[in-house]
Amino acid sequence: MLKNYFIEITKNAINSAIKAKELGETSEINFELVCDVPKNKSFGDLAINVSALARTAKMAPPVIAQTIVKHIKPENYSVNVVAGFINFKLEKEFLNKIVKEILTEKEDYLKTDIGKGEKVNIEYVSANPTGPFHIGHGRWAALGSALANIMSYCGYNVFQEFYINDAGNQINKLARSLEIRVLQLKGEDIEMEEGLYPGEYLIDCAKRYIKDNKGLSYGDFAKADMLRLQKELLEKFGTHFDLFFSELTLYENKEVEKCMETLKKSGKIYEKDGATWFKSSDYGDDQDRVLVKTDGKNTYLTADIAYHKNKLDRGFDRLINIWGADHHGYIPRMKAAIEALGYDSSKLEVILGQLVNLIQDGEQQRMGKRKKMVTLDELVEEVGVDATRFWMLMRSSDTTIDFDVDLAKSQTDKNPVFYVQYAHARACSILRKAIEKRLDIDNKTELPPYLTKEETEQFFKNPDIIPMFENLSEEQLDAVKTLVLKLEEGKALLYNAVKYRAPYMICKYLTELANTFHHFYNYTRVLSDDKEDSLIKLSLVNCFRIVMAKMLDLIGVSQPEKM
RNA sequence: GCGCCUGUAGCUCAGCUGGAUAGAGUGUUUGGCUACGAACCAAAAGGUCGGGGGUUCGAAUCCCUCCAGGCGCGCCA
Repeated sequence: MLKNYFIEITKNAINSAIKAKELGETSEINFELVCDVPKNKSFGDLAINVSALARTAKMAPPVIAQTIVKHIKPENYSVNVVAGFINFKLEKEFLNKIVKEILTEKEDYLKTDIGKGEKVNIEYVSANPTGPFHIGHGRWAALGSALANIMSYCGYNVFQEFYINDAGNQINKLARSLEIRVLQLKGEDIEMEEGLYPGEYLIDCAKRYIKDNKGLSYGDFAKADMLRLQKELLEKFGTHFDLFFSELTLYENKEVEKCMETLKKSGKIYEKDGATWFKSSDYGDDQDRVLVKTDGKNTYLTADIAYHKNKLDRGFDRLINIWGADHHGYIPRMKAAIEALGYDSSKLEVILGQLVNLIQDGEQQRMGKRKKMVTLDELVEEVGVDATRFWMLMRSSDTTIDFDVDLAKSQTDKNPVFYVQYAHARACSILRKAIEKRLDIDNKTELPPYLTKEETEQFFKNPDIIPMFENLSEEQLDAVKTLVLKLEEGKALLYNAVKYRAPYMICKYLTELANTFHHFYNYTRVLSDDKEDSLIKLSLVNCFRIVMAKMLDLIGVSQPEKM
């Protein structure tokens, strides 16, 4: 990466200066060098701040920078100092190098091997099979799948999993709810009971039950029906799971039982008030937790512990769970259980997503599925998969999203996702245009294409053609340089998005990248009668398309060639 | 009361391992299409970085405290 390249150069220069005893008492670099794009472009293309050496060198930052610069021998770039910053200005050879690299590596260009093959299980959405998804589930689905994509791209061995909560008391309620709906449809005078699921979706389910219940009980039929609808929506939403794991199977396979046995061996299980408790407070939890209730039934936690044991036993190096922020109090008890079972609890990494609030008719509503409100299905129907995913991803998961339904529904061209996709479509359009025949309307004669199909294909097959950006105005060169550097930045950006588990960074980057392309487009004519010149500029357009398309693909947003 | 998250431009949010004049989108105002997509570009205006202390050459960023909002603190799942 370019930034690391200049950081290395600067580090070497500082070390030389230290050896020459030109930096006072400084004996080592005791801080991390950061390379960034300067605030003011006239300073240079990249800059490194060395002011932090002031403490040990007892010198003014500008003097320090000057001293260090004396130890740098520039090649293909120039160096200048402003305040405590060392600024690097790149020459055209650098741009050529980047363009060539992108054209050669194509969609693998952004890859960096952070994961080193580590086996990661990402569990997300994991809803009750009792009804349709609400908008919040859309956030976890978008976040989880985007994370899985970028981690997989960057060298992790990713396994995506959905935990079906199909074993609790809520299933009994679901069964009774369906039963009432069925009886109602058969003409019986019966009211929906308090505390059950009053949603209209169960009326549709009841119709299907009456048509063909496949010999299933109310509960089993409803579960299967709801799960089917959930899976259909997930698929439509571009979310892929390698496994849908049923909580019920943990009981059927006696895994909950076995897990309890193992826990008992830890000595952290005790009986009190007729219930069985786990002494999770020994591991930092603020209180102990009940595993078996006085009625003899397990709590949700008990099965969930067995589930996590199951995942660990399948050999994953890391378990990533995406939970809603309302579950944050759940983390200490799960980590405690993992420790008590004899595993390393640092293998469990929980990403908390703040909740999504719905704004309907200007009023805020809490998310939940027992009230009548907009479901994820309805939202996707209205604003589309791409826009929904992008909106769910574009903000840090630490921020509560206020999703104004009416605004989201009304938004079309004001939507940032269209801005980004438009840039991609525009680039594709230029690439198409390069070999398209043009008609001169007035003279009704056919004008030649800019390039023949053969020339274009040959060009894209052979990245050894080294682009040279000559004969550009200062404005044009600036636009080209900005675009190339922004493309190069994609690598480092993706690295950080993976490191910080933060797909929102990609959305921000995409907006910036689209802007640099639109800017370039407005200042630089790509196609002309000059074949060589057209090829060079087309290569840059193609670089942009490659990076843009890959980034969009990674966050699960489509890459339209036409809009 | 305790724990987690948030508070930055009219609005929605970046920036938070301390560094140049605090950024982007949107909204407002203005300029730009007889060649590759104007769903675009360019420019202007817009800020007590919630308040107050502290740490130091330097704080939106780190520490303390207070204020405001969200979420959690079940033998629910």
